[in-house]
Amino acid sequence: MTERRIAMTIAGLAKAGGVGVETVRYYQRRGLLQTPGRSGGDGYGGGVRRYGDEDVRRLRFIRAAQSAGFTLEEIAELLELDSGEDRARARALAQTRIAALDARIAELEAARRSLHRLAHDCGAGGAGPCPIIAAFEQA
Amino acid sequence: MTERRIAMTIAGLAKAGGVGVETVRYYQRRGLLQTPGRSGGDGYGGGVRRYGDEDVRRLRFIRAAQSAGFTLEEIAELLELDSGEDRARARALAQTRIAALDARIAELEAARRSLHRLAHDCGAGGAGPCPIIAAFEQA
DNA sequence: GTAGGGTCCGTACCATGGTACGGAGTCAAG
DNA sequence: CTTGACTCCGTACCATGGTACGGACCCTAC
Repeated sequence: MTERRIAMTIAGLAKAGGVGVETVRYYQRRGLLQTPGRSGGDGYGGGVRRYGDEDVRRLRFIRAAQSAGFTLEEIAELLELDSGEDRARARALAQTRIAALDARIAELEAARRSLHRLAHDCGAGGAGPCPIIAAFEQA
Repeated sequence: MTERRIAMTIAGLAKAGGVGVETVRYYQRRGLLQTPGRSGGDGYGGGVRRYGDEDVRRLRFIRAAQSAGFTLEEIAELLELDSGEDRARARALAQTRIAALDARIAELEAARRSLHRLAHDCGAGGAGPCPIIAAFEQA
């Protein structure tokens, strides 16, 4: 049973996840991260919220999933699914996204080739305008 | 001298570029496409604007550049550069973007691997939740 | 016990890239 | 020469993903 460190305040969590404090709060509002009870103080109301490793992992997951092109809404669903039983749904989401990713990667690679052509054509000596628009033609 | 067809109205241009009419207008407002004079009518004010092949090429370029990750503001600069003399600037923009593209492609490929792992782990028989968050760990 | 820095929370604002609306004008077909 | 579709234009609104602000509270160190 991995010992669960519950130690940081929101600033620590934000830093561990590489985001700003306001972003953490925003994710809480969106339901992507939970808002732990306030601990400390007299026990009813006062005090400050504390976060642990679990929260850091969730936060990092959000960023990773985001970079995979999931929207925050989809990420919310993934997070619910993570501790649910719906394997089929999880697989479906993953596979849809893989297809989108493949398409996007191909698109970016095509764009890269166009830019390469542009840099090349434009680099070849000689004055005059370089054909920027043309470099993207037949893309 | 390639014959220059000046025939379409804004709806034709939009369709040729694969965007909506409102999007064309938006690009005009942003200075990415020009707004030709109204032709027809009595010559001063009335009439409708007509577009040609050149406009279609610009519009397609905008979409291509956008898919390469340029912002509309950067695209506006590229379009100005296209008929200017500043080869160095054009090359610099291209190269900066190529670097960004390479980073982004690597990121998407990492995301793809995570999703693949997820689909695999989650596919392997057995019930219980599949480790969605875990699939993105050590990303 | 007080000064400072951090937290909490609601609400407002922002940038990007569109999308919609509405009234007036225009144009082509019947 | 009217009808219906399309154009023009300004202005308003939208979704996404944050970012900022301000007053009240809390917590730690001195």
